Formats: sequence, structure tokens, C-alpha cells
Amino acid sequence: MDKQAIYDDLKKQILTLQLEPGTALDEASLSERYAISRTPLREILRGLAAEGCVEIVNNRGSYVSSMDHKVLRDFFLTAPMLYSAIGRLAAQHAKPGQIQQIREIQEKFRTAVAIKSGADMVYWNQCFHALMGEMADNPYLKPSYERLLIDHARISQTFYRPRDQEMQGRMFSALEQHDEMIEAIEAGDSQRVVDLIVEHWELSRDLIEYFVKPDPLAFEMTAANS
Amino acid sequence: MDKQAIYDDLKKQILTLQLEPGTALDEASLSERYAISRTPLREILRGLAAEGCVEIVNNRGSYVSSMDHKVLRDFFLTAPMLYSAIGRLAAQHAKPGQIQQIREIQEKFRTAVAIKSGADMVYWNQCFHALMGEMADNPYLKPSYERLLIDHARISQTFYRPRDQEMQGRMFSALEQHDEMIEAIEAGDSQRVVDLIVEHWELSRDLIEYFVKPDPLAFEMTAANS
DNA sequence: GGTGTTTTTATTGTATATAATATGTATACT
DNA sequence: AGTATACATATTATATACAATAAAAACACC
Repeated sequence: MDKQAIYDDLKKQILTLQLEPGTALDEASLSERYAISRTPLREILRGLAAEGCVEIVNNRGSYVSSMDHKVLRDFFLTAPMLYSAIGRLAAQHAKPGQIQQIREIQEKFRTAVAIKSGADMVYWNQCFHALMGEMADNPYLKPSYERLLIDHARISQTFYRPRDQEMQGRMFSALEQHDEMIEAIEAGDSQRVVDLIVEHWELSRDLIEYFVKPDPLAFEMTAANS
Repeated sequence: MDKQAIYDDLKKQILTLQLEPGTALDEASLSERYAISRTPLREILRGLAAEGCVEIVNNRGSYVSSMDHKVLRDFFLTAPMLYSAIGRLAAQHAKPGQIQQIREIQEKFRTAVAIKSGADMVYWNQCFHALMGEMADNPYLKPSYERLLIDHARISQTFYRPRDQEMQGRMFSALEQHDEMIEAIEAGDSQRVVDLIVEHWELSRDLIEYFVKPDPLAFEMTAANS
């Protein structure tokens, strides 16, 4: 397992919440587990920290970055603006090779939805949107966008309920929206891409909201009990 | 000189173009110059790379990040949106202590303009806008915003002409706009802050444009020469 | 003389040993 | 008994030695 593979492995575990927010990342044990010395492992942790996956406290070690209330609030505040901007630029700058790539990713995502594999869905959805970021090809927006994607994956994972019928239906809607986005990008119709992104965002947001504020339990006393 | 000081020193040199874009940053010579071993120096370089000051090529070393045509284009495309967003959030979230801090920075900036010190002007202007970023207190926007500020400093520095009368006048306008921004932030008037940010941006942009497209030399033949 | 291969050299990447730092615990003193 | 200080321990930070890599140069062969 080389350095990049270890990096990806750690990131994947953080995105899928196998490593929960707040978990301490001990250098010694990680370097032992991955059979690598501490020096390159430290560079990996610092790379993840730069991306926002990990928080490093001076002389106090590294931790999987937190997911508290403020993070959620900032996320919902910021995502629509950046997602729209990335969508518009992606439509303007996408290269043919990238459109081919995103088609392939979309097929993997479609399979993940079909077999109802939560981890795969999160992963391939992540790849889909990361590639949109590549298409946009804007070095200034990229760091912020990628940071949003990291937390979006973790938030979705938090609220994903594979048994829920509602959830399944919405995954199919997401799938369709992805298809339409690819079409719109290929056609260079940036306004349509932005509209789809907004729609896609609202779907995701509503899904999360639905689990944060579920239909409350009944609390009126029935006649039999009164 | 401790690690943080070395980090800041390198960053300052990059912002002020003492280290020009493209310059190779050799690990061995830098670690010798700063009297530190290569291990922490590498971490510094990777930190600067995460910020966007430095580009690292695998097995091929580190370089001061470039400033080519595409960078300029992306910069002008992206800055207005992010600057406005940061301004709005700063007005909403600024804490009293930060307002006090920005007042102090603004006085340093005023002095720099008065004594016409180009490097100091760039530096304190940078501090002013960086603190606005702190006020906005949004972890998602922060990385992109800071990256924009880095290149804004370098672009301004490129086109700064201390002898130019036009330039001096505009620096005083910038100073006034800063003053008004502080007032508007203190009043929590986010719309006014955004308007000022836009105005401030246009001033900066026009200044750069003026030096990229100066009034052309006369090319008509005069009667005496014909 | 030109091109392909080999060797050299410069530079980055990794491993490990040592130093510094912070926290938790135990003990002594008030 | 409570608090403070000193010590022990765990963990991170740094230095240095060594390995891997890639560009440059020299050489031989065509």
C-alpha cells in the first residue's frame, strides 16, 4: 500500500464515518497499521488537515474533524452558492474526456443505488461531484468546494436509512438528475446545469431535514386512556 | 526563528514577489538558510502548498506558484463573488474584539500609505482583508478566500507604480473605503458592506486594467515627419 | 554525426533515533 | 483534606542517515 493509497483509504474511512468525527488519530499506531514510518504518515495527516478532513492541534495530535451544530449551519448556508458556481463553470469548461469519465462514474453510482449499497452510493456520488469540480477548473473555488463535498458525504451518511422507502425513491430522483446534468453539460447549457444543481441540492437538503425533523410521535391522549 | 516565523517569512516573501512565481524552492538550501532540519521545512512547504502559495511536483520539488494568464482570468472571474459573500458574513458575525483589531490594522495601513511604502501597504492591506475573512467565520469559504487574497497581493504588487500620481490618489480612495467598511460592519449593515466591497473591488480592478492596457503611444505621423 | 543506453549526480522520499512537550499521577507540604 | 509541585509516561516534533527517483551527462553503437 503506497502513500497515496493510504491517504485515500483514510479519507474514505472519514467520509463513510467508519472513522467518526472527533476520533483521535495516533501517529504511532497508524504508522504501524499501514506499515509505513511516521514521517510520511505525518505528511498524510497534514494533507488531510489541509483538505478539512482532519484537525491538528499543536503537540496534541490529530483528530477527525468535528461535525457540530455550527458546521451544519455553515454548510447549509454556503453550499448552494458554491455548488451553483461550480455547476456553471463545469458546463462552460468541461472537456470531452471528462464527460466520458463522468458517464462511467454515473454507471457505477447507478449500480450502487440498484444494489442498495450505502457506502458505494456515498463513494460514487462523491466521485461524480468531485469530477464536476475538476470540470469547473477553477483553482480558487476548488478548495472550498472539496471541503463542502467532504462534509456533504458525512452528513448524508449520518442521515441515510437504507430501509426507508422514501429514501430509496429519492435516490432514484438523484440518479435522474445526474443524468440530466451530464446531458446539460455536454450541451454546454450552463443555465440548465445551475437549475439542476439547485434542484439536486433541494432534494438532498429536504432529505436531511426530514430526518432531523421527523414527523413527531403522537402525544394526544386517546379516549381510552383519559 | 521558530517554525511559524519561518512559515510567515516565506509567505511574506512570496506575497511581495521577493520570491517570484516559478522560483524553485530547494529543501536542502532552505533548511540550511533557516537553520532547521529538512523534516519541518518540508512540512512548511506542504503547508504553503495547501494555501496555494507553493506548488509541489512529486519527486521534483517545490516551486512558488505561477501567475500565468489563466490564473489572472480565474482570479477576475471568481473574486467578486467570494469577496461579496465574505463581506456579508463579516458584517453579520463580526465580534467587538475583531472590530477593535481591524481598526488597529487600518491605522498601520494609513501610515503605510502616508509614507508611500509599497511593501507595507501590501502587507497591511492583506491583514485588513484577512481579518475580514476571520470575521466571516465560515470554514468553507475561508480556504478559497485566502487563496484569492494571496494572488490579489501578488497581482497588486506586480502593477504597483509608486511614482504614479493616479496610483496615489486611488490608494487614498481605498483607505476611505476601508474606513467606511469598518463603520458598516460595526453597524451590522451587511448590504452596505457588500456595496463597499464591490466598489473597492472595482477600484482595484480598474487600477490593474489601467496598467495592463495603458494609454497607447501616439502612432500617427506628424506633419513634420510626413 | 545522431540516437539509444548506461552511468553519474543531484534532489526528493522514508526510516529511525533522539529531543521536546504536555498530561496525569503520586507524594509532600500546608 | 486540599493543593501544589515534581516526576513519570505517553506522544508529538526534529535531526540525521539512508534509499529511491529522475534528470543530465557521458559513452558506445549504429
